[in-house]
Amino acid sequence: MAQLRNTRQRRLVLDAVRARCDHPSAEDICADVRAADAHISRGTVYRNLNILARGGDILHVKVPGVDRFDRRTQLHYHLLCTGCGKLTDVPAPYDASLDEALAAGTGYRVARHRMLFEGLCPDCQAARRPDEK
Amino acid sequence: MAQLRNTRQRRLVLDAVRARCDHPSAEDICADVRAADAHISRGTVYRNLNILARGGDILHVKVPGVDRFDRRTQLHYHLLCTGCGKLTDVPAPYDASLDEALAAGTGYRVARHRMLFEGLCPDCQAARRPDEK
DNA sequence: ATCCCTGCAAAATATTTGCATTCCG
DNA sequence: CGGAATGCAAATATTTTGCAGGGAT
Repeated sequence: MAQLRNTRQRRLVLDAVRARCDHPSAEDICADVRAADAHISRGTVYRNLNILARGGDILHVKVPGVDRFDRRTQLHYHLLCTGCGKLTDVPAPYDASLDEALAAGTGYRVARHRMLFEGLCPDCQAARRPDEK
Repeated sequence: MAQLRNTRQRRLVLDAVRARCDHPSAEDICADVRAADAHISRGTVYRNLNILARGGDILHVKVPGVDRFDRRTQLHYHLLCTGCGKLTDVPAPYDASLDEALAAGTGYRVARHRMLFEGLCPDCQAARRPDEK
């Protein structure tokens, strides 16, 4: 793999992801980066998010709809509220033994797994309580 | 919810999903359905796949890239080969206790979780053995 | 000086939707 | 008959990519 350059744009993208405690989409980062420099193109942001994720500097979280990114680079699970779309981290450790077990059972070289929980957050539950079906 | 009608198109879409042992994308189903009737529109196929999934007649499998569908309606996990894109079922049961544990810990009403393993299938491992990095 | 990176715009992908018409129940 | 559903096309939404010029090492 070629060596990477440390460009101003790449630095801004990385800083933008690290500055956020939530799970920003590419568009979110695009907006943040442009607050610092309005000339940075969308293509550059997408390219850099992919490069940074591949390099392990950020985590690429794949959720139905839009991809999101995470400054936490350690693998972990996510919880999506299907009511409001809020995405949070699951307070449980990544279970690497699942990968090993599946590798042993299938012959695959299992690199990782993604786990996404879906449900309703307390706020959305309250909002729907009236017309609970 | 309104009552559903049993149209010829809906039947064809459902049959097409059930006829496949793999995990077809919407486009796959579109092609299959059109083999039976070339006039069926893409919009109708997408609409029916969503309706059928919502109704529990088929399973909507959300994978990065394209969404796929599954005739197995029971919740289960998937294994994606990042080399060739092949998607297979994981031979392990769905673990509902994870949902309960997370619900208890977060206050969310957890409906389900999706787990996607990523790795290289035996064929792709063999193909890459030469330039193993 | 290399050649990776950027900006811009167009392209590629995937899915949804408005609307007039059709047809199921 | 009434209202879902369809077909078609246009619209969305998201992400990728070709290309020419620019900048990092």
